[in-house]
Amino acid sequence: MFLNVYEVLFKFFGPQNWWPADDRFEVCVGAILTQNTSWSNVEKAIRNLKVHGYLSPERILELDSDILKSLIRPAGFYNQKAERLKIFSRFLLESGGFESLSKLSNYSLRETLLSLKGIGKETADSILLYAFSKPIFVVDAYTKRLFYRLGLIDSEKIDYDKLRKIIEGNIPADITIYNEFHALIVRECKEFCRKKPVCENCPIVRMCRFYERKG
DNA sequence: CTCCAGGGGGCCA
DNA sequence: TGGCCCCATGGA
Repeated sequence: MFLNVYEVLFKFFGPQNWWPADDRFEVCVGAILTQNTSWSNVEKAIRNLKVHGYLSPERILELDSDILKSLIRPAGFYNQKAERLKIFSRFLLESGGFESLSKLSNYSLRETLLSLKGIGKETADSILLYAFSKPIFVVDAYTKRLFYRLGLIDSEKIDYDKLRKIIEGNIPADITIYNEFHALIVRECKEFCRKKPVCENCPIVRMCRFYERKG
């Protein structure tokens, strides 16, 4: 059933080609900056970092904190996010960069990321999937909302890792599917599922109606 | 005016 | 563990 949802979304919306970024470090920066923040605001912050030549772990680490805060200000929560960007940049440099970290097992790398202040499960998994190309499914509020409305889970308050494992156990361990599925869920919820009541034009709702008629 | 974004940490029961 | 509150800007 999870795979059916994916196929319907893919046929309706087409490939989303996430994550929108020029390199792996930009993916990580975006993952931190987009915490509880609209992507349009994140784009402004990343643009600021980029045009001033600060979009690298070395430059962010040596950059004055107040200047860093002013550059990422449009993304909100700039005090904590500036600290989080510094912590992640320091971690990346001290651990030998992406190539070195890629040698860790998926589990070890995930636990390592989660040990960093400011990197929670969703941010860690976004980095694992979109910066390290690891087959880890990214769960978010949209994922819980959508699957709850489809009746695939009992509650929207389901535990993060519990839902992640359910999904990972029900779709092939294919990076492309993991990548597109999460992006498609976000796309679907932005266009149809954002509002409280389920939108009848939602392709997923249409799919459910179709299966209800067929029995 | 209110609501909410591609969350996470800290605190407390 | 689970529930709350805080963080902050900008678009709808």
